[in-house]
Amino acid sequence: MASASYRRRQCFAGPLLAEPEWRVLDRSEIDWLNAIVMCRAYAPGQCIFHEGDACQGLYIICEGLVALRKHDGAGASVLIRLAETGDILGYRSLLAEEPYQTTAEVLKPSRVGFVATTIVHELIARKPDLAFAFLRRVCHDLGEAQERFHLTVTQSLRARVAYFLLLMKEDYGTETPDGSLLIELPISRRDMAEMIGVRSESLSRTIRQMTDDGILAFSGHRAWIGNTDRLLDELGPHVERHPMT
Amino acid sequence: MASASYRRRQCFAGPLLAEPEWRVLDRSEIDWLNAIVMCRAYAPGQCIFHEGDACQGLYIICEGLVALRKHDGAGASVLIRLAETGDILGYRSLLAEEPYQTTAEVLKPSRVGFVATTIVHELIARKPDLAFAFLRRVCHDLGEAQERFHLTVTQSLRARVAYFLLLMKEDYGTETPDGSLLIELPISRRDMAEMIGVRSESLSRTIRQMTDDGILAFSGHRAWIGNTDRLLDELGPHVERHPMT
DNA sequence: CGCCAGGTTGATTTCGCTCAAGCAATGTGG
DNA sequence: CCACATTGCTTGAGCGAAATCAACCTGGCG
Repeated sequence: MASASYRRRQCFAGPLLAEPEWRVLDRSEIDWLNAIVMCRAYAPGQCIFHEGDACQGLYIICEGLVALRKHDGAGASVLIRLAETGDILGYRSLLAEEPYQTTAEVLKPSRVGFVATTIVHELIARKPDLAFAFLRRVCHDLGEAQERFHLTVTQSLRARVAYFLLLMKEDYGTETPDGSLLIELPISRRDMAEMIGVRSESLSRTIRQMTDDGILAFSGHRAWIGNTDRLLDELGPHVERHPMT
Repeated sequence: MASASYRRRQCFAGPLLAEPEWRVLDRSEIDWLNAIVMCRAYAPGQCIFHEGDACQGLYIICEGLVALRKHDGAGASVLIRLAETGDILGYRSLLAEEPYQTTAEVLKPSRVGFVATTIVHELIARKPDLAFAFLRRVCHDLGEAQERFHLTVTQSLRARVAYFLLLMKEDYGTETPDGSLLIELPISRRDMAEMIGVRSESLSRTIRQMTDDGILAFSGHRAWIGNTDRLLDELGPHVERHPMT
């Protein structure tokens, strides 16, 4: 049927089809993709592509978690974004026709499908709506990137931690029986620090400080937030209150 | 013919047509646009649109200079990008179908054309290449925004000033007879500081420091750089050497 | 048990911010 | 034409937040 790490079937299935990009495709096109697209498994620590590599196509995370990082010459790096099940990688490079600007490092065991550049162009030519779907996504991403820059430059570390947690709440937050908020962060402290743009020691201290102030409680990758309003108060004046509309 | 501030003719003409977006249009479409598009004059200090406004369409700078800013509740603001003759404003909001995230403030006397959302959609429907052109642009912008975030988080103020000057060199730099580089910055110190993400006092100090080190010389909005390599040396290890490829 | 990676804490330093004053260029009104 | 405000930029002194360097936990695992 296939090797241990490569499979041909069932890349585009289930909830993946709900992604705005694929929703514009009809049954036959999905089937066509499923017949063509290579899907392979990655273990944590492996890289799907590296900063500077030429872009050959885009990647679809069928299952798992991947970090997009930028490195500088010294050890320092920055985590640009997390990508989880259903997310697409490499579309920026593909559509800008530039090399990858980030390294895609697998954080949790993942299955990832690959769609070659030619296939994508063919699809877009056939379905102009697909271009629209990508346009919307990229424009939204650009807005987030600008927001993030603004925030990083103007807000204190503590405000940025609060903002980060509110972002993570969207994807990883749940209500606990007693009415408080539980966030199961999928990443390490170091990665969290790299997303906020801060040293991990400083993050530790800030978390401790906020814990002492009774705003939150941490245990490993789990964060409890008793009162979300207290977190919102940490944000500077008139910062966009609901980043994820 | 027209009021003092509104004109109907000649918005799309001359070098404007060289912009990748409009190059995909043929003569008849350009004429059609020129017949429809409102062009008006703005004085420095006026705003074309404001953060939070609903997006009605996009703006084309026929002539002039405009700053896109993000404000926070306190006085602080950040300059997201400069737009000059030929540049387009508002395409992010239009294509993401979101309100404006920035305020467009005119810095130099400008003539600006307005293209309503419906017109843009009509054009894209007729010319799928237009969608491609926008995709490329937005993806490129996204790359720059990520690069900028990375830089701001990992590099020192001094390195960021160096990087900024190398960016400005692309658009505003010229060779002087004696072989050194002259950059005629179109913006104030304050705006420069807002682009770098730093207080203007700190920028002043950094410029003085670099002047004392013999790397550059400033006089008002003019900057001389004797040796570009000295500037490059200021960049951290392995930072992308040629940001504008 | 010892080892090791990830995380926390402590001590110190440094960089950039804040607040405040000075200065040059431009504008304004008498 | 001069006195005086205003604006943009630079400089100074002091402070504070975050980085740095280094030690020390803690829990998982061979």
